[in-house]
Amino acid sequence: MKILLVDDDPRLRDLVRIALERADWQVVTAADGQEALLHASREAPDFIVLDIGLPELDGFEVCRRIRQRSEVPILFLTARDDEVDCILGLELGADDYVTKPFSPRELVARIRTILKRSQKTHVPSALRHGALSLDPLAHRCQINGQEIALTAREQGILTLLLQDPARIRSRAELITQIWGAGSQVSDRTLDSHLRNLRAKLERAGGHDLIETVHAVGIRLRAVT
Amino acid sequence: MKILLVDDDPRLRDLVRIALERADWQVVTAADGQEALLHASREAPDFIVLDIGLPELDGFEVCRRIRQRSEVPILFLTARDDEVDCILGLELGADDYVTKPFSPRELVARIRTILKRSQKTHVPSALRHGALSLDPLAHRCQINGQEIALTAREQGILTLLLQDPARIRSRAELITQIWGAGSQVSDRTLDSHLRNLRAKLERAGGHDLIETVHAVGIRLRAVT
DNA sequence: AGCAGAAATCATGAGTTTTTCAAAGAGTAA
DNA sequence: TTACTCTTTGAAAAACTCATGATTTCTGCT
Repeated sequence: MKILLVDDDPRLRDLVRIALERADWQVVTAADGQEALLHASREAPDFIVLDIGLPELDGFEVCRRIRQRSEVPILFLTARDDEVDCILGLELGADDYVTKPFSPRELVARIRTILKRSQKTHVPSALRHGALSLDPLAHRCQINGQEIALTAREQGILTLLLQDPARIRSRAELITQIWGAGSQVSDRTLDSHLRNLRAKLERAGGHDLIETVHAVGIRLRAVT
Repeated sequence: MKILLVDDDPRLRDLVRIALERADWQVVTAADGQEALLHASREAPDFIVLDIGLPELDGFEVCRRIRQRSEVPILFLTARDDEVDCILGLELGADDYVTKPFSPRELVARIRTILKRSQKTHVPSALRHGALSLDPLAHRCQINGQEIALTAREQGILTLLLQDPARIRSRAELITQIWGAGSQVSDRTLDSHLRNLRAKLERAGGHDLIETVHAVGIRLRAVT
């Protein structure tokens, strides 16, 4: 059982780390949002403890991006009450939260509860759709058993599409999801990646998998 | 039965050495961390008695590095209580500890107990992945039955990759695991070893076994 | 059916980042 | 010494991202 602990305060990090390790969990730590995202994908943790008040990329944004790729349980650490409101208000996919200051003992108990709950409903991490399968964490994509090497952007697009194959997504939506809100990349750029992605799928035998719905967006073609 | 004794105090070293030799064990001594690591690999001891308060490389670090390569039982010598906390709190893979001052007689008894226990459960674990096999303890690597001579670093990389073949490991992660956290070696250094390792594997018929995932890391190529 | 404008696709290339490569110095063991 | 390993360094090569503008396709309208 591996836990990713994200907090910018080294003292708190050490304190919590020891508590978690006492509970017989393997701990990976990150001090900021970027590092957190990195470890979230590299280490494939089974649980994430995430502070909200991070420098640069804040906890909310980190959570949002992780949720794009994974359903790993996330517990927030918050310092202020208004942050709690945000957690509850936004649909972030948080599993629980703990307000600072807190006792490490309590934190461990909370994590145990959530893990127990989530292990029952455990979902395999790989996404599938017909002959296509994609495991974003392992960074591995196959079609008809044949491996395809995707770049980060291509995988991002395909991951989003696979999360709800029937749904049509507009370019604007894809851009927001992949590059984050307020990004400046143009529609044409997305199209370029889309083109490359399609070419790779095509080459691997997946004919016309990504369908264009004119003036609306794109989606995966229904499995026949 | 060979025992490696690591302590920076010459008096204590002699004292313990005599006790151990009375018990009919062969004794190798080291006065600091570097020397300890050296002997640990050269002499292939069956047991290690390791003082924590060593100059430069402390006992924890020495233990960590030895554990990368071997499951040899380790018993810690500690002078202070807070060090005990560390041993217990951190998952270092220590088998036991003795606080100074201690009686040599007691130490011998403890070692006997551990040896008895470990000899029963000791399983030399060779790692395999397709045609590739690696036994880190024996420092032996084969591919298609053909023996390959690996340097320490090369084996370190390959061992990590083999521990979970599907997983992609970033360069940073590999460096942390192999050289320890806070090490100063550059990514290029790792690349150099990687290059050498790949060349050796290639030469022995293992084509393109280590796969690069651009901007993410490296992993073993999936066995088809 | 044919047209105009919008939307999507395509081809290309500059700019970055990441990876690989090669050469050489320092340290260590035989 | 000689051979080998480890490490550093700098630069070449490769991969990737993104932007741009030309071209093609689509759709509603006359």
